[in-house]
Amino acid sequence: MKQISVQPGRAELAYQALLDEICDGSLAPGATLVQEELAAQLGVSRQPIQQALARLKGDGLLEDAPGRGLCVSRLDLSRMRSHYEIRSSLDGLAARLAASQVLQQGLSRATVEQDGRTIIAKGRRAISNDEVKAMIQQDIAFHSYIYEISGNALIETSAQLHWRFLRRVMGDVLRKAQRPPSIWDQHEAILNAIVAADPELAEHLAEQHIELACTRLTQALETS
Amino acid sequence: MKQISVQPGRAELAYQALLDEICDGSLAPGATLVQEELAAQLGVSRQPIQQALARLKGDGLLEDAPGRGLCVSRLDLSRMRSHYEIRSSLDGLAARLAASQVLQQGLSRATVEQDGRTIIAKGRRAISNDEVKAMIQQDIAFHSYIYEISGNALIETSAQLHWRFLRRVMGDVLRKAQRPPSIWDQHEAILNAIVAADPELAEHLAEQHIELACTRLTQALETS
DNA sequence: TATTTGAATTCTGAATTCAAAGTACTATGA
DNA sequence: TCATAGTACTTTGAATTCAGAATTCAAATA
Repeated sequence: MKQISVQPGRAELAYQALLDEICDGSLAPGATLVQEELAAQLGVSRQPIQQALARLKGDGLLEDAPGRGLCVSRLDLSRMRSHYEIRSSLDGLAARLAASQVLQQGLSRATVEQDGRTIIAKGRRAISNDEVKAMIQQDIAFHSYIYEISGNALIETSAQLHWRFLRRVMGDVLRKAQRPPSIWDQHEAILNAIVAADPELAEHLAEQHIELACTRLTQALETS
Repeated sequence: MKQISVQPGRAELAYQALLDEICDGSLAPGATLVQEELAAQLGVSRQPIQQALARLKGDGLLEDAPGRGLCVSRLDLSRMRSHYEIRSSLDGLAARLAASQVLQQGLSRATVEQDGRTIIAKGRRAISNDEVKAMIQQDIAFHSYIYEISGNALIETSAQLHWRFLRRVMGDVLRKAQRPPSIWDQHEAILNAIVAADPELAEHLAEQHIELACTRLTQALETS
């Protein structure tokens, strides 16, 4: 049985393209986006652009700039904190459920440990190699893995929304500020708690991890 | 200075119309939706319909039915549980933050108590009057109020996604099964904890409240 | 010189049209 | 009678066109 090769479609492509540009800073906050311009740049009509823009606006990454089209929303501290508060809950939930899955033999702790350690190794390597892009990528990979093994498919979906926003901030900070030294130690602790099938501990560590990330980023942004 | 009366636009209108029809069961699970039909029914072109459908699909309320258009996704128990797990975290977070707001004098406990009791009174009235629509409405109103006073605007946004799904189930169950006797007692307990500025207790009660609702609905659905 | 009013430009939302892809049905052959 | 291939239809995705709304710039008057 061969897998269907579903091609993304121009609207999805446009969405991804714009999302990337916003996240990596190519489109600075405050920059205005005009449908016709974007259509010309990406070589498509305005229709798929309109759909992509609507999704981005729904995500909170764009806001109306009446008469000028849309503009990339500025990242203010209070909103960032709100995103982190929610991620703290969501990641806590995911870690707790993941540990429960291990506890109930829903999945083998050996494979979890192996998969987890692989991602952690890659993450540590990215830091020592000073590759910003890879750092973010592996950070996402680790947390996505927790979401995946939690057994609750909706956590991934819900968290996506916040990751889209936070990727921007992370990119900004990682480029300038000092590297986060201990996040992979924290990741490892979370993984250990999951492998040890300790839901309460896993939840607590995951929540704490996100809160620490939040305060760290807040400080980095305030000093800049 | 008069407020601008921003008209929703046909796409938004179509979205709301379809959403309502799905939630109140007019569009049964499994029913197929064809763009052209809907356009004719609502008296608009296919363009705004397409956008509304895209959002609905993104919400998980619709899924692809290749060759037949889209169909209303069936509500399975495991997905419902996933929604409730997330809402449990989100509502717990909101209650904790709300209590913290009161604790830090961010908002007056008198007004909170007053507003809360008003909603609770309306909710109890809806139950004694046996008005299903009002029951759901007041339930949403109570939780939305907690989201609002939590100080985190994103909780409302995130929770919307799950409410959209759960409204369907709640409507189904409330129409048939016995009325939930104690949910407004639970709501009152949550409100009391918030007014008493006890974050931990508020969080715990809110989480417990959602979990109870989940098990209750699960039982109601399994027996039917 | 400042303020107000008008027009022109520009952008978006919506409608219509076009093309491509997938499905179902039918007919034919084994 | 069943399977397979071909054709026609249905449905969506994308492009183009049209109309409405808001802003900005300029000119005229106080």
